Amino acid sequence: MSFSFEVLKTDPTGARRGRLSTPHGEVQTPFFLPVGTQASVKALTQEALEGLGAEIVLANTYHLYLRPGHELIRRLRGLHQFMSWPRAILTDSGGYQVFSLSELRKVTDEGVRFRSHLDGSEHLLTPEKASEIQLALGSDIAMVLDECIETPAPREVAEAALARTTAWARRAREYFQESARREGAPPAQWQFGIVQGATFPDLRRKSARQLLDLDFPGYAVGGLAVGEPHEVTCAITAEVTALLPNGLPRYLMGVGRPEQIGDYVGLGIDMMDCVLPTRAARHGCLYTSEGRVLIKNLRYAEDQRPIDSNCPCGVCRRYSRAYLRHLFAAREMTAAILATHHNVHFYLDIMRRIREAIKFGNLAKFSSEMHARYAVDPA
RNA sequence: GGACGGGUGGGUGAGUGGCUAAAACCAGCAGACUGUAAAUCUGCCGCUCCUUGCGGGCUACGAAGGUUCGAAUCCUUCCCCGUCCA
Repeated sequence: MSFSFEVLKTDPTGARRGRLSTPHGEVQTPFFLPVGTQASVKALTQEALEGLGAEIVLANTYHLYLRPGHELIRRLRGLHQFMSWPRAILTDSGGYQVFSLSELRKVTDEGVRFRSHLDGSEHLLTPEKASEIQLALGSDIAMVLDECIETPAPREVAEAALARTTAWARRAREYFQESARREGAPPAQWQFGIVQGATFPDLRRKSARQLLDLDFPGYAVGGLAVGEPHEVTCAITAEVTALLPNGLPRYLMGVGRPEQIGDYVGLGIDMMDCVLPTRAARHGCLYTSEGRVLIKNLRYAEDQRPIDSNCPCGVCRRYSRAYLRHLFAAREMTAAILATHHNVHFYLDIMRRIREAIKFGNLAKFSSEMHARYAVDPA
């Protein structure tokens, strides 16, 4: 099976219901990628992920390059084999680490010089290197190296980062295509470009146009949801999706909260990833059909109800809030396992419901209901 | 019976005249988390009052007295606990 993307239906809002095919299976869009930075979605086994219905996960170039090393993974026949995950994998490029590890790196036109957060050693991540690593990992979708900056940013800073991101995208694209020519076969990987430009609509448009020239099979919107208000995230996303070809997948990177996801889909986004469900779970924040449950709170100490009475997940079918709260209080690792299981189920279920909503043309209603529920805490 | 050492806030445990409602850690309570340096981080944590302020009052470092302008800190007696000696 090779790569393809097909839009099956477009909703009046602009939301798209589609199908992405990869050599490691089909993925129904819009979809959410659980984040498994180090080739592991924290607290979940691959069996659990399969059971939850995850069709694709995200892993990280920077982290896997540092440890265990992309060459090691190449020798072990690639990331799918290494982590025993037969379904699709998208690898992020390390562009986000330019942002999040700002204390440990220096950005130049050549690339990003990182000091490893593991042992302090110095590493140069260039657009070519990030692409090479991802080819070695053998992910289904590779992201180009981009420069993700903090928001709000002065226009000059955003402009410079955008120029660099475009230049890097060009180099990454060339490296990728050259490598395909060398192999004499189309690479078993898709490479996506990433639109930058901070919160400046014209810069975002400029970025999108420049990347479109490079003929990527899919496009991401990066550098959003890094502190700006949700309305701004939406406005900028809309600005970009308006320019992207209908036939190509659109990926909004790093989002979002449960109640925001429908909004993004309504703007024509097909794929998203976010650490929120997994990280929040480990910290005791559980998402439910009624809103958030901070399970460590005293009020749940004797609550025999499941996390979410409307949730069919394995955790809700079997365990009580009181037990979950106890596990967190006792710092048992089962707390993280059960909480993550539930939250990932919840996110994947949101996506299932969104795909249904698009089918029946009531996504807008779904989204406004989600916002209403998450505006207040559950009883 | 004797000799030392020690008794501090829910716990462990700093503090040996004023900067101490008392370090730090733990426990407890609440909050944050958006392409994961996160099983992390932040705030509160004696009681009370209000004009919520680096605000006022009260109580507090085994007990009771005392010295001092001022005591968790010095003195006296007593009560406990530990170690050792008889």
